[in-house]
Amino acid sequence: MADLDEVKRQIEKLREQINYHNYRYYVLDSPEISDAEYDELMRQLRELEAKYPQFITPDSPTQRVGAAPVEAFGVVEHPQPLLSLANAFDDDDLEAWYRRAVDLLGGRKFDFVCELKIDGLAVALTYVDGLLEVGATRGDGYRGENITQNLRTIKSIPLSVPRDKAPSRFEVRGEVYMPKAGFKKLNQEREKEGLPLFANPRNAAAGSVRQLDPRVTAQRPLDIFIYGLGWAEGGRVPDTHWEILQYLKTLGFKINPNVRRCDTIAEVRDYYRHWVEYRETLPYDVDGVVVKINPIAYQVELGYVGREPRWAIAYKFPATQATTRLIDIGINVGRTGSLNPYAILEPVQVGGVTVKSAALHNEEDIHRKDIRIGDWVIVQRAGEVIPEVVGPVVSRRTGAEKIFRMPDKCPVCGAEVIKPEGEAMHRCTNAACPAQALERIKHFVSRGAMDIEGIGEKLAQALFESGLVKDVGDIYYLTREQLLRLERMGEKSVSNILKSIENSKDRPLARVIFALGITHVGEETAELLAEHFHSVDELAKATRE
DNA sequence: TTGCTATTTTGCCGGTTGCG
DNA sequence: CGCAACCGGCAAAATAGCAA
Repeated sequence: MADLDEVKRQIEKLREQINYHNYRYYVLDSPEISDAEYDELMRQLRELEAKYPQFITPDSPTQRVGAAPVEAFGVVEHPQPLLSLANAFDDDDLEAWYRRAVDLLGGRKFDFVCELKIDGLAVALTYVDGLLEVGATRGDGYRGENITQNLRTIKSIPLSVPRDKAPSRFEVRGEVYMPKAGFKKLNQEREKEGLPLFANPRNAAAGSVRQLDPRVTAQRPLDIFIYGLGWAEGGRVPDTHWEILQYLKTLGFKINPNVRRCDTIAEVRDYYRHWVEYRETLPYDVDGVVVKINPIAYQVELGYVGREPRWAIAYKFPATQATTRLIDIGINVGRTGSLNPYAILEPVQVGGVTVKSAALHNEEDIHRKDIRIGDWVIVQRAGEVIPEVVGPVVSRRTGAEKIFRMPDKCPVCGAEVIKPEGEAMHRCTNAACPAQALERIKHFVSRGAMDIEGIGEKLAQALFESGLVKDVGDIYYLTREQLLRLERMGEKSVSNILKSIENSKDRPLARVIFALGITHVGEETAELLAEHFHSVDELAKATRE
């Protein structure tokens, strides 16, 4: 019988050693011992923990991969919302942002911190009493998904931080990404195994963190860069962003080595130009540069405009482009009756994905860019994501190209098309146009029917085709976003209204409507629905055939 | 002018359905 | 039963258009 205190000491010593070498290897990228030596330490720890499970702690390096897959991701409320950034596309945009900050700060001097904008997905990591408690996606900025189990498998994320140095509760934010080399290797393996390939590192990373089984995530070459502090309680933190980054580094977090403090906006431009040129040499994808105003006090003073901070901006790299044929221009009829033209393109690779179509917005836009059917066109991915037709390659015209004209009859219902004065969009005049009706139903169903299984587009189709919903104009609804916003603002009345509708046992129809996210329907529509369906289940079942 | 919503495309995961 | 096809939801960002 071994002395238990001695065993505990030994386990703690092993953990300390492993954590140290883990940090050297994954965070600093400069290991001191060989892989074999590291594996041996891990083996010893596993053996001791297997024998003395009472000494297993959640931050032990053996506990990175949790045992069981989760059934679904929970929801995490962000105490401080994770917002997006305003974009700059040229020096003028950057200058305008800078001028505004100078103005608002009354001419006071300040410096900047420049960082690379890693192409991955934002996460928030919460630490309580030194232990990693929750890891969450950004979601809509206010609530995200709980992906703690998956984030724990990322070796450069510390499972614990020194309690004597860290605030008792705090949240760091970072970008999870997949290095180019790891992505390439992963795809080679997938090809060998006959599995479908990932389109690009960003999508591969996003897919990996949404795995229900953390053991799968553990096999994916994910990494993270921490770029800031969300909030902190019970402890002092530095009062500039630059110092916060240095401080987080001392806590064991992985900070991008290419961050730089700049005194002038000219230095910021230099930083940007440097990375426009050298971005390809980086071992990961980068889609721009993030510029932040350094003093936290000034950040607080500048505050936010809507969902964007005034104290930071994303200076985007020029988009990657490709050339392809514009085969035709198609038209979608939107929920509001707007006729939305889109480009049907010869499939082409742009920045890692295949682009087949792209929104063309409106007729004016098409003519302004002088895009004609049959043209060779330049396609780019705006902000590295959304495909966009930049313009035609005029020199490759043959003369057979056709100028696009908006039809004067709705392509779906044949009703007259009008273009209201001062508006860019053409509209179908028929409020009962099937396309409009379908889009409308699809819209509220996809927003509201979160809890009903197996319905969605099919329900929309069935509802419309059954003729039950004729007068779509008198269907009112609240989108999920609107509900969330009202809740955030402390407005309880909406949820109370919904609750009372839900509870009205004598009105099964009301419950159907509630479940669909509709808060009020016109009397005629209500009666029609009530004649045919008496419960949500019935409605759902009816649409399965 | 500013703030907010709707609409747009691609690709991923996870779940369901349909076919042989 | 196993696989393919499809659907729903999520993530990313730009633009149009409306309201204040």
